[in-house]
Amino acid sequence: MSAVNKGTNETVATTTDRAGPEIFTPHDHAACVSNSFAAAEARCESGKVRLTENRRRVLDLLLEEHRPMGAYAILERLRAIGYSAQPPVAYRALDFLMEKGLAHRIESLNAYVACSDPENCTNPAFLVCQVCDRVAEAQADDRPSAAALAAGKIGFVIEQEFREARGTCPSCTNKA
Amino acid sequence: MSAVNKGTNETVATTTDRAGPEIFTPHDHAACVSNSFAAAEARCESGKVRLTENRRRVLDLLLEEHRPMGAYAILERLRAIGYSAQPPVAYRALDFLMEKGLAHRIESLNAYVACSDPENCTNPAFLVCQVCDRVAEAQADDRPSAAALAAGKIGFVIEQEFREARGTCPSCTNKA
DNA sequence: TTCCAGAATGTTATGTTATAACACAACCTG
DNA sequence: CAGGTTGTGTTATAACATAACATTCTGGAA
Repeated sequence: MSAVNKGTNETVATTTDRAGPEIFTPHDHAACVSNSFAAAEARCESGKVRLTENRRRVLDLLLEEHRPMGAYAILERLRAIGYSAQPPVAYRALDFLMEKGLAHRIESLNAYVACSDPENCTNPAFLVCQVCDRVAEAQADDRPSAAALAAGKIGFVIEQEFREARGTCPSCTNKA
Repeated sequence: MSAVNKGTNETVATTTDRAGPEIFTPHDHAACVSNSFAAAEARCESGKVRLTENRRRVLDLLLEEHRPMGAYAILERLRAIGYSAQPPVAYRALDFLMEKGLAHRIESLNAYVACSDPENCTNPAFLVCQVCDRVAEAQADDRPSAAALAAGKIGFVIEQEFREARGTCPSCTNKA
């Protein structure tokens, strides 16, 4: 599915262009959902962990829209559909989903989104529309980031990178 | 502008490389402080705004070390030096300093650092050492970021970018 | 089948970060 | 010195997150 062209060291468009940017326009959202659950099932196969009701429900909520949700918004929704839910319930599910690469935390919003492409997601950058509130996920390209370059120069060892951009999505720009 | 290195035989930074990476190694910290206050004064010249006691004190606290401080840590310190201080006091000062480009918010930590190079700071990436807790600021290079590229392709207009990397600084790596 | 260990949940309490709202004071400018 | 803008003081509360511990569930070994 993701495709590095093996003959050269060029990246083929499919990798970087997939699900991410499409989020701001009509797209096959059912596919997002089923992809995500398929990935979830697959990642629990390993045996020791389970895709429980709670986790399933939280993933489901996150997948409803490509919008970040706060943990407390999730809790509200869980209660609305008839579950008693205290904060740890949401945070545990979110931790699980993030660990399995099925959800991401948007640091600049203290909120969480479903990963829009679990198969190909490694180190995404997020485009956060401040009008409609949706978040697209751009998969990293091959070049080192500015941070990585700077880090390399001084011997700083990077473990994790956060990349988030705030702005206006094409759909909202057109409406304005 | 750039510090002259007195006595030690460390490499002296060029203007463009300035404060950022040096933060993890001994550097002319007094220069950091005076630069910052100079910039602060300059940016208040415009007249409508003032570098008040509160703002000065908070900037001063942030400048003590190149470590992020939480708003409540700042408040504690303010109280310790004899001021009564409620949360809004810290947040107002921080908002002011950030607006003037004298401080930054580290999103992934919900904490704040003094800008280490107000003169040359435009769109920095932060290197956060998770051992010693210090933060270096790398000024953006000329190339568009992965986010900017993805944004360009789909017509997403970026207003602000957040770039943070978590890892281990050279100084802490050497100690390990 | 019983028992166990690890995985997951339930629940209470509390810690941490951030802002709303409004009264008041200080400062400039005409 | 009147009036607007800028900044402060203060109370209260909202929003986000985790500690701690008892309990239950699940799957495998005895």
